[in-house]
Amino acid sequence: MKEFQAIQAPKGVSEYFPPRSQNFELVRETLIDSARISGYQLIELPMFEDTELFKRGVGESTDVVSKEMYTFEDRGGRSITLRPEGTAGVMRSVIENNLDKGQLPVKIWYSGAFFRAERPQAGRYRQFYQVGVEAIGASSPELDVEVIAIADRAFKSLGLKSYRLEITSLGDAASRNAHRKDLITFIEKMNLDAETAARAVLNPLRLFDDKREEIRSAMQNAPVLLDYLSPESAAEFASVQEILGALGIAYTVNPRMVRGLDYYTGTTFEFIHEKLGAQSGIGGGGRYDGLMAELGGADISGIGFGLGVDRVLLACEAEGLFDPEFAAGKLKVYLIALGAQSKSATIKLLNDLRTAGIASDMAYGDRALKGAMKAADKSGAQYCVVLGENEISSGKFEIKDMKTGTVKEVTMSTLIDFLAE
RNA sequence: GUGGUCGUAGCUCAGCUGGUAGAGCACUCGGUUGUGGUCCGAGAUGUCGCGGGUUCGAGCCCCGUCGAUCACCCCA
Repeated sequence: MKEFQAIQAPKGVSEYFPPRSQNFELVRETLIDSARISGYQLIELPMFEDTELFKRGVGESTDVVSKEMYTFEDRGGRSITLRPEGTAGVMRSVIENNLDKGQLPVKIWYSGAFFRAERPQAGRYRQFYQVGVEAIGASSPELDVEVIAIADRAFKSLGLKSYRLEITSLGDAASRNAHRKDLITFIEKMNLDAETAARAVLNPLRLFDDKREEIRSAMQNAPVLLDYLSPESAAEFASVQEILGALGIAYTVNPRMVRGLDYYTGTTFEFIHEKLGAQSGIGGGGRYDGLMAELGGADISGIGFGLGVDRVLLACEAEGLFDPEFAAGKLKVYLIALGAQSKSATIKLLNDLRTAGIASDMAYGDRALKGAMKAADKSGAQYCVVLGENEISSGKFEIKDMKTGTVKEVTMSTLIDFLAE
């Protein structure tokens, strides 16, 4: 007879708990800060949407929509999908709430969980976290670069080094159509296996990304989209590169870059980290000219990106960027009550410290002093105060610096000032 | 979704050709009166992922299943 069956987390979900959650939080906040200081504001959206939104917005031919969505029927018989990416939902909300009727561009950021039913792998989860930005309603190379710079600045301020930025341009519709025609003609002569041929029909650009050497070398001579750009598109792309150069943001042009979502046009980019194995993309994005109109909004352009928080965290770990003390916690002071009589005064002091904004904690239960000191040590607190009857009655404490071991005498009235310094 | 590898204490792992489990770290307590991080001593801890099967007997063999991992597909 079985007493219980332990319940496991669903397949492929990542969880962040202490101490690593501290690093996760740092990564996410750093990514968000970079957007905030560039004038972007929060948009908080539902995690599930009408399935139709993604079919129309992301594109039915994409892998994401055709085989990776968590779709279910709700109690009203509506088809609902857990969001697999962020941009479509943002566009929906912008249109629905008339955000595009005010001053443009609308600049917003978001952060949260996304869902794709793929086979899990390191850095690829079924529930994953992204920080994204969208700048909607203006089309200019400066804005393209601003968005790229937000990501680049965030990575740099985390201390990341082993990553590179790849950019390309998908041009306007006329450029893409001309190229597509020639590319298909080229591919039809390639004598592909059935599976690969089927993939080529869905999106011929995919073949540029194939990992097999024979396909790679065959594709060396395939026509690339950059050679088909209209004069306007080419000029825009040149301008993007010029501004990137002026800002000192290193990049390489990769004419064979492939993006997985149908809505991209014009400038597109990808950040790739070199120490992450197969799932090396830590962020990517691009311009989307037709998306707003496709979803029933005004015919205005936008640009945005999604950064993978899980992957950026892995990248930071691969580069050994985290200070162990940071992960340990951020307590300023740790209190130890000695004896039952001291407890209530200690609790009161702890509460006062917290109210004063000083991160503090105390030893719970009735641990021996030695055990309590150990707990103080492990908490990572900067200081420790032991409160016994003497301290409570005299109002004078010894505050100990846990790093140096030095002790200093303070009084009840000067303690908060001392710690708030 | 396809293929390879793996799944033993909280963590990292050991466990020889099948005979009912061990180490290090961590944890708890102690090393005489109220001060941690080092050192010494003692102690607790395991549905051997789960379910079947083969066997007198399985952590070790077989099947299934769940999960992880690596690669493919694809992507953050």
